[in-house]
Amino acid sequence: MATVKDVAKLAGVGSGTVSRYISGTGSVSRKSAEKIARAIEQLNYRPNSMARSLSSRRSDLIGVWVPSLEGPYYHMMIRTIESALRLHGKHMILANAEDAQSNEDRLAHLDYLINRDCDGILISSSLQSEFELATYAEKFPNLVVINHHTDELAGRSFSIDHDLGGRLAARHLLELGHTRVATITGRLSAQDARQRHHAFLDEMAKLGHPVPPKRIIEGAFSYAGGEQAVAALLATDADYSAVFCGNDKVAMVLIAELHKRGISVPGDVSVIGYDDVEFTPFTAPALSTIHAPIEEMSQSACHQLLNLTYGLDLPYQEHFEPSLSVRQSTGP
Amino acid sequence: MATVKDVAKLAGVGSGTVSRYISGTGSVSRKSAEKIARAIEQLNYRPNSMARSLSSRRSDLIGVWVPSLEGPYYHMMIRTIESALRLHGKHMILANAEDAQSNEDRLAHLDYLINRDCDGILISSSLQSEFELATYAEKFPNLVVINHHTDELAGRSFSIDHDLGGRLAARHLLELGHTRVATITGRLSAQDARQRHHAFLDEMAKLGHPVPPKRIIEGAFSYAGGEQAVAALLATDADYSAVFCGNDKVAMVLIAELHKRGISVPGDVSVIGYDDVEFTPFTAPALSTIHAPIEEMSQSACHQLLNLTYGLDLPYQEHFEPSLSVRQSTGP
DNA sequence: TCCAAAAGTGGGATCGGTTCCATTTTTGAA
DNA sequence: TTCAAAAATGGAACCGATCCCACTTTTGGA
Repeated sequence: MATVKDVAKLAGVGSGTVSRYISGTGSVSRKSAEKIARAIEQLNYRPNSMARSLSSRRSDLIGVWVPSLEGPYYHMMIRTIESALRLHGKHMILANAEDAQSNEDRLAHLDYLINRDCDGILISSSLQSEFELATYAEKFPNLVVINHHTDELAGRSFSIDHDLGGRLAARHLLELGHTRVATITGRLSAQDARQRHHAFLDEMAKLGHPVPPKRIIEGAFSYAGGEQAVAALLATDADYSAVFCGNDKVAMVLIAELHKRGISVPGDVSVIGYDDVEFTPFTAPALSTIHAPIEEMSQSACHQLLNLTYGLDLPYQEHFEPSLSVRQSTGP
Repeated sequence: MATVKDVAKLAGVGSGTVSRYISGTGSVSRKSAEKIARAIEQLNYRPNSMARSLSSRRSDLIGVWVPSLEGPYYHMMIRTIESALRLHGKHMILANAEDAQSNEDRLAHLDYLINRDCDGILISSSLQSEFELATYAEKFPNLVVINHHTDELAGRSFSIDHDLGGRLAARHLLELGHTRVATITGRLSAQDARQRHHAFLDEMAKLGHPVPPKRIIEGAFSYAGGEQAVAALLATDADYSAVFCGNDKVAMVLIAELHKRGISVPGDVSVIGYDDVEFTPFTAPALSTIHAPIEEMSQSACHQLLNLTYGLDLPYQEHFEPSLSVRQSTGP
């Protein structure tokens, strides 16, 4: 493999000039540029990325930490992030903490990224206590958090107004005439699950139809957690005509189980989800849900991270609003 | 940040000894080891990954090229790969060629990986003509292909017997008594789609029930492609009691559309998918499908790539067999 | 006790870029 | 034409590891 020195020699210039030519910084005369271009072509030269990184103290690597890769939610995020980073010539390295058993493990996954000398880090976490985010954020200025809001991380945390989302769900069900509703939440230790859940309950109560505890099931945002929660809900003798699920995965599981039992959606029971992931138009019936702008949020987080890390000036937005997306799984 | 030299000085040993201690290769006396350990602790030393890479001429980076990140199929692959690589201390960088418009673009995505000096490359491609795989594979000994078989890439291509898969689908439908079946295929330029499709047709014909052209729709393995193909199928006056879909995404779209039209599955029409992705237990009704061992295949490909690249000796298997997974979407 | 083999060691050369700086060349206004 | 400012240049120092090699110390069988 050819090196800058080879190129410099062939082009009859100094190595500094070649470096300046390649990076586009500093000035190079037209004549030199041409000679260098020809030499690069001739030698089929390609800069060595490790040498470049070592010398410039920048890896062009962005670490992305996710708590799980099950289901479409995080996938949509990853897909958006990969695309945004690639557009700017950066590379993503991924740490999926799904297999972590303890908080220590989760930290180890973060170290897996940090040890790689990432220029910046994206964390998608709604578990605020998970690790001392604030402490990390202090040590690591190029760290940005997706789907979690803290005042301490102003300008570096990107979030969706899940309070509004929960209320939109409540209002939609009430407008359709459902006064007896049940709900399956995610783990309430997670900020996003908690927010939408509390807002949902609050709005129901505020509008005169509080949800009694027997119609509240705490589940988790996974297929397995969904199955358990759905089973738990269907095992109660609670009486309801609509169910608000904390995310679309759980809603999908619920619809499948209701179908299996011959209960019609939305004929007998209306179901509304949350997130509006890829598959929502394709459940049977198509899932009414709260649309969370996951992709826009992810892209904004990426942009701001690139701004902080590389001094760019890409547009971004910190807060996003969800909206109601009515399909066929909810009815009067 | 502390360097090996700092550690060496504090521990009162040479830099070579520190390096040997850290890498675990070469010999270090117990006494030195203890002093070094203490110094590392004290200085909070962490090796610089770029310097290490430059010097050792190994990046510990594995590039992964995928044609798309829509839907669960590639995500399951990515998830498996990330996990296998992390277990061995390697990092994955990803290139999603979904946004590529031309063959040239797709090659550019591959260059995005190669320019990063990946130690090895994983390509998931069923489009054999996409780029000159054989040429690349020759230049790049540490390149491995998932879900594509070529004799030229013996020991480096990992595949599923989609011929068997297609036949299993045909036999299942026939055993249930469906003699008039329709099928929606993926793009037939893709090896995997072609194989399963041709095998399906062949088996149907062989067993006395050839599928006439009017009941064959060429679609694509995406939600949008599925929607189009489903619309095309339902627009014909073809008469059938079962549909074989080339993948689960398309099957999901079909079930949703049939539901919308009040056509019962499997009462009026049976539907069988292919792949057995994450969501198949949770469609309504749960999707009968051909189980393709995507995760096992991905892991094997990873293992063999690690073997080739780092001289490991991990177990792997080149060929996998699909199996029939009967759920509720198919019936008599 | 002796001594060859094995284990352990220090430090310099090296990987292939970037960056700095002193120096030379070019530019263009007076 | 003159000359200060701006542009362009070459090459050495540096980034922080690994690896090699010549050398010293330890080991254990005779």
